[in-house]
Amino acid sequence: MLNILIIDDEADMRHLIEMYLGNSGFACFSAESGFEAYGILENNVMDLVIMDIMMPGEDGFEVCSQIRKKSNVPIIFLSAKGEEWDKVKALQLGGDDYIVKPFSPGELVARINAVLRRTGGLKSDMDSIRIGKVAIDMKARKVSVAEKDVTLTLKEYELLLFFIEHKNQALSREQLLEYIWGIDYTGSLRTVDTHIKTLRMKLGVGDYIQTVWGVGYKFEVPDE
Amino acid sequence: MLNILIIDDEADMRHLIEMYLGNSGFACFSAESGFEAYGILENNVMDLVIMDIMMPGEDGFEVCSQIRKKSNVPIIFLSAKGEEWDKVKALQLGGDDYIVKPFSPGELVARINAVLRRTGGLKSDMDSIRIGKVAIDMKARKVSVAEKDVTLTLKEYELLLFFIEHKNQALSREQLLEYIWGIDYTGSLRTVDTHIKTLRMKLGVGDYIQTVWGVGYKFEVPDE
DNA sequence: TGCAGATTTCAAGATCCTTTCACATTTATC
DNA sequence: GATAAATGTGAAAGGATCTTGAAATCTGCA
Repeated sequence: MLNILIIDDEADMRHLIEMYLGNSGFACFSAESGFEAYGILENNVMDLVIMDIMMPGEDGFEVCSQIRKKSNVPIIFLSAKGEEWDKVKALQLGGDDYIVKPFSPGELVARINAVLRRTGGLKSDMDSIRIGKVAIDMKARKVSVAEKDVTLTLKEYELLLFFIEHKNQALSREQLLEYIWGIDYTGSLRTVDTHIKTLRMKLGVGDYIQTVWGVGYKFEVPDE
Repeated sequence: MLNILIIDDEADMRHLIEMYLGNSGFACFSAESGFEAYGILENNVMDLVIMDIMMPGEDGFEVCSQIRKKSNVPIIFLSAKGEEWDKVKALQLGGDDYIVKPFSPGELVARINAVLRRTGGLKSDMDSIRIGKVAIDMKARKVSVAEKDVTLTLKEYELLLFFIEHKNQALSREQLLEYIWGIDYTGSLRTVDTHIKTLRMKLGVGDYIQTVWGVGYKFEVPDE
């Protein structure tokens, strides 16, 4: 279980992120200011920090420099859309990535995993995955089935990755929409069905994606 | 014993939830307005709050913000089907989950447990169960008997889970209908019999589900 | 602007699940 | 044992949920 520290002055945003990450198996700590964060960092080993840039008092950049004096923990910055801020500065100060609000839970988790992988916090270097006959090259964003390349659209690709990340779990349409389309998606639930249809077609035989009647879908890994 | 505060202007809804939760071993407090709720929260430690969104006077969102100023108690929102409301707002305000009315008691309890688990209020997170030869993988929503997969329909699955949750207890048809079908079910009692029949068949030998004559059914755990 | 591919919506049809009903069987009681 | 009440069971109607193809809409790009 990896520990993640969230630093944001807005309680709502903290709760939102906590909820997302809790669901993805991270242990969350939160602080509403740099000051509070330092205390937590002194007494706990954190694997990653997610921090808002715009904060009253010490802003994210200042807090980042402070943290960097003592620790190399990976840091991901949060910034609101349209907010004025300096991407270069963020990375120069030792930030590892940044996310623009609003973001979908899927994006957040994906970026966290990417950063952890880069910084070595995550053991398995998941640059490629193979499940049954399906092989995914994450770096090249290429998928092949039985050694034959297939081209997936963005949604199909994200769907596939999310399924694989949660293999053998029954996932509701609501969950899929929330995690891939983002929490503010308001369209029809049936949209998922259509993408499932095309994904199934492209993955070919193998019945990887099973429908769980009355619940949703499940990516079932064939016995090896 | 965990304390749960119910905030809803409708007395019937409050009583209904109280009844459900009381049966599941929670201690219930209830308030018909935010104002009343604040008093209860001042004088008691609550483990979770269930709150209607649509209320005269202060609505659920306002009450939520007020509560959040002083406490991090998990909050679950209730909303009527088709009601206009903002999922994003609810979660950003610090809500932890939401349930759309009408809901079955089973669903309510499941969501409460999920939230408590996420927020650390509940220790055990059982996502697989084994009783006799019956194994249930809750995440995959998969059931196997003697290591062979069996596919259960929605009702069969819920029935099985409820039986296991209340193993060795005689359960009346009325109870089963109320907890699995929901309080607003108006059909025949005999419906239960049919599902019991198919469940028995699918669970195979073992006589897990026994008939308690004149009362209902009972899931009996075989001696180990 | 116009195009091509991606995404979403829609609705008919297929499929599976749920409920009901009628009748067989079992159980309790006298 | 006879009777009434309760339960078991198979079949079939009725509902609900998925699948699918086609059309509409959106999006990025030249």
